[in-house]
Amino acid sequence: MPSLVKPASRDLADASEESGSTRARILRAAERLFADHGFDGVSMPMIAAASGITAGAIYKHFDGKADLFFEVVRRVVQSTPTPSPEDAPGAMTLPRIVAMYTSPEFKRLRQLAVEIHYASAKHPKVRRLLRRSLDGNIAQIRDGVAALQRGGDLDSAINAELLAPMILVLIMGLAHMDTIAPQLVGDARWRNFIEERVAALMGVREGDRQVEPPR
Amino acid sequence: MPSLVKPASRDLADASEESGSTRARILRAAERLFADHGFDGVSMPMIAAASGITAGAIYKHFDGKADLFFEVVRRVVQSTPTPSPEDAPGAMTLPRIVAMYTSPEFKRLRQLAVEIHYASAKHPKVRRLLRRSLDGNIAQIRDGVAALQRGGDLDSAINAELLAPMILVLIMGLAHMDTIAPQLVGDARWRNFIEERVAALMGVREGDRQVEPPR
Amino acid sequence: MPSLVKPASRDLADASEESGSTRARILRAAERLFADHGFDGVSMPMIAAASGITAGAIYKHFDGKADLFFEVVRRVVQSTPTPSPEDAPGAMTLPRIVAMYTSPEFKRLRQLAVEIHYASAKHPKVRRLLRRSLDGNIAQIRDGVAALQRGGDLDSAINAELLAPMILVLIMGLAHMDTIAPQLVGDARWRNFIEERVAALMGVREGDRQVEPPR
Amino acid sequence: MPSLVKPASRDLADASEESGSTRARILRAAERLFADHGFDGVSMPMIAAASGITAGAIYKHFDGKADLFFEVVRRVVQSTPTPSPEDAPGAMTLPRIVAMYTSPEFKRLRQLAVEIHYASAKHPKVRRLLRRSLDGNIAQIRDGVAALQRGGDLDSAINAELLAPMILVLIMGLAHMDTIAPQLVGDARWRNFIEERVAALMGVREGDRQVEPPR
DNA sequence: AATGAATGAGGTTTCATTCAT
DNA sequence: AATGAATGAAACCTCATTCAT
Repeated sequence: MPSLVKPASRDLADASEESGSTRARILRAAERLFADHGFDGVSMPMIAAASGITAGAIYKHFDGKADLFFEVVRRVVQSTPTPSPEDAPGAMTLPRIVAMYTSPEFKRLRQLAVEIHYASAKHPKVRRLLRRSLDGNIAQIRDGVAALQRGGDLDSAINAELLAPMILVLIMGLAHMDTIAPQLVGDARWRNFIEERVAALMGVREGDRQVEPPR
Repeated sequence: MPSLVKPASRDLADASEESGSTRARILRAAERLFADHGFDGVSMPMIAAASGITAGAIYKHFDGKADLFFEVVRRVVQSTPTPSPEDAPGAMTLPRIVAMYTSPEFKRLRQLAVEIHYASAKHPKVRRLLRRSLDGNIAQIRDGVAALQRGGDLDSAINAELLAPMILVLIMGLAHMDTIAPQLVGDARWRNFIEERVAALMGVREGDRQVEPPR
Repeated sequence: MPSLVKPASRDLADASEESGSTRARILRAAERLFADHGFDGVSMPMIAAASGITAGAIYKHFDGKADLFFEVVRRVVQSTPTPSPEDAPGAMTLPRIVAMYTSPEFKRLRQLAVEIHYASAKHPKVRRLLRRSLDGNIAQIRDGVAALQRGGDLDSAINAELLAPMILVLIMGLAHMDTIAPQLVGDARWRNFIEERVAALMGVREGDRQVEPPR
Repeated sequence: MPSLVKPASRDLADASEESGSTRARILRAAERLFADHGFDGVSMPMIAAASGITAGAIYKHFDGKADLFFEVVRRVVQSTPTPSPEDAPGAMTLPRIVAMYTSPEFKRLRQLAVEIHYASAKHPKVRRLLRRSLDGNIAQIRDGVAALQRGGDLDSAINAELLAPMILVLIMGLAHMDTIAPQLVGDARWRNFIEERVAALMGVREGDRQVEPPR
């Protein structure tokens, strides 16, 4: 699951598939293809062609298709920097992060999130990795929420232990946004609405729910 | 999209795969297999074996694998009775429906929901069907919410036009519950929490958020 | 080989596939389909559909696909009335018959001729039937030519024993006319040319080569 | 259509199927099998077995069965050296070429000619290729005949435009020789007869029809 | 590090044929 | 006489993977 809490800030601009080490080119091509077509929709020859090499050569770098997919997943998951607590985490930080998932730039991330959840049903390795990542995200959200509750920024009556998975559930739901409501992708009103409603969900007090103005 | 708003009440208990017409047996086996392994994870011989026939025989009943999947999807979608407005729709009806998706009995439904969304990325026919179903669900939720707002049961300040897709997003997120937080499936506290928080999301006034007591 | 020497005069007009006994309907549909698509290009379900019945029913009337094809062939071959000698067989009779094969109405016959030759390479039963038919045609032509030679209508220096198969070879070549020179099908000049040149081939004396005027 | 005018002089003796590149072995096996059993009578596994590889491997060299067939056809067609006009083309050149088609060595060619005509009815690609080849052959014969007519070697009263397709028709008829009169394959009298009669057909003046003595 | 040929398994699908009804 | 369900074999083709070069 890529970057469920805070998306990677990797620079995607450099990702021209013709540059870099062969291994990097393979990973880049595979990430794009897996996101677009899914694990079963991609063949080794497809990845090879997109990487400018032949299928056999991939096996010099990865142990097989599953291993390559796993590596793509691992990188996407790990490239999620944990939102550091020093970031002056106000009550609106998490709502804002959730709302970011509605933006057009996160399409790739949304696709991969679905893809990884899907694959986790079939590949134990992926499942274990995803499990670890999810547990980390949940713990992190739970602790953050608890701290804000102690500080009086959030309604203490809300069970932080259950709120955390609910936030992840919502984020995962947003990963299906392109299917459920494609016309809302990138819509500023929608983004603000999500931000504001997540705030309500979390128990941010009415007056503090100031939302970023639309660009 | 199976029963995103209100799940089908089909009796799943009779589904012994050895009884009924061949066509019904195929559909039953296919529904289970597609839910468990996904479209690409299931082969015609697998379905045939589970139906007690040979692969070729399936083609007497369906035009191909895609057609069979489509039919499975169509049946699941259509078996979703739209929650009739006469059901005395109080402000807590929708939160309760959403919360139902956390129950163990809905595992099949959660799986198929993910599967259909996934397939819709690849099969235009499935996409169109899903689109229609989603649009119907959105309109229905939106109208229900608007009615309740007019009746003073919901906070009128919340944009019903945007709330509707958000509810669907949340339901779709719950379809991934078995992955995100498997230990919460069937947990009464979790179910009540979802119900209560969805109510908050929708703007149900504080005092009305009486949640069903856990069984 | 259908009607190599003189085409059948069967009335093709009544051949609406909806009328007649089932057996007749099957044969009619099969004859058309085999001519159009070849033995391997036709399936039992195709023939059944064109006959208004189901595939299984064909087996009540024929022992199998090969048997049905064989029967189609047999009928076409046998429906070739041997050009009776009493038909006042002048020197130009045979050239005229050969030239008939260029007409549009004989397309079906040309197709089936090719089809049968083709099938005879694979099905011994067809081969034997064709063999018998060909030997009959050759003998008949040979005898007719010899008679005309004795009567002084044809050049006696030409070996009738070899001329006969050559005529059949030419007719078989004309069966490929639609491929070799489709624009000449039905062309009166071409038809007359064939008639005139076959006459030359057979040794009809110059002055007797009066050709029918084009319609 | 292979070598309708003048057959290829490729050395067929080297065609042991165990030697040469894989691609060449496949082509050799396919040429033989297609000639013997026809397009539909040959399966990829058959060709693979005859080539000493597995069916899947063929797809590394050809895009599919149709493509392989097409390539076989293309090679046979192109290996037909057009009879160069510098060959001192006397009036008897064409009759001699036609007569060559009666020889036992041309069995493969006769088979493939039939096979290609047959396949052209079903495969547009083959049809186009054949069309081009036939048009070339017709033009070439027509021009050769016209030249000889101008030189006084052939009867100018005969329509060269129609004679050319008739020659091709005759050659195509000879492709069926093995069926029509198998006992004549390789028969010197038959060969001379064909040569002499084609000469008559073309209008070679009586005295010039000197036929090669039988070997 | 990479190629390209090859394998072997597996996929979907079609088909001739059989048989109970 | 006909149906319709079913079989079992075979078809074409794709794929992940291996390996000699």
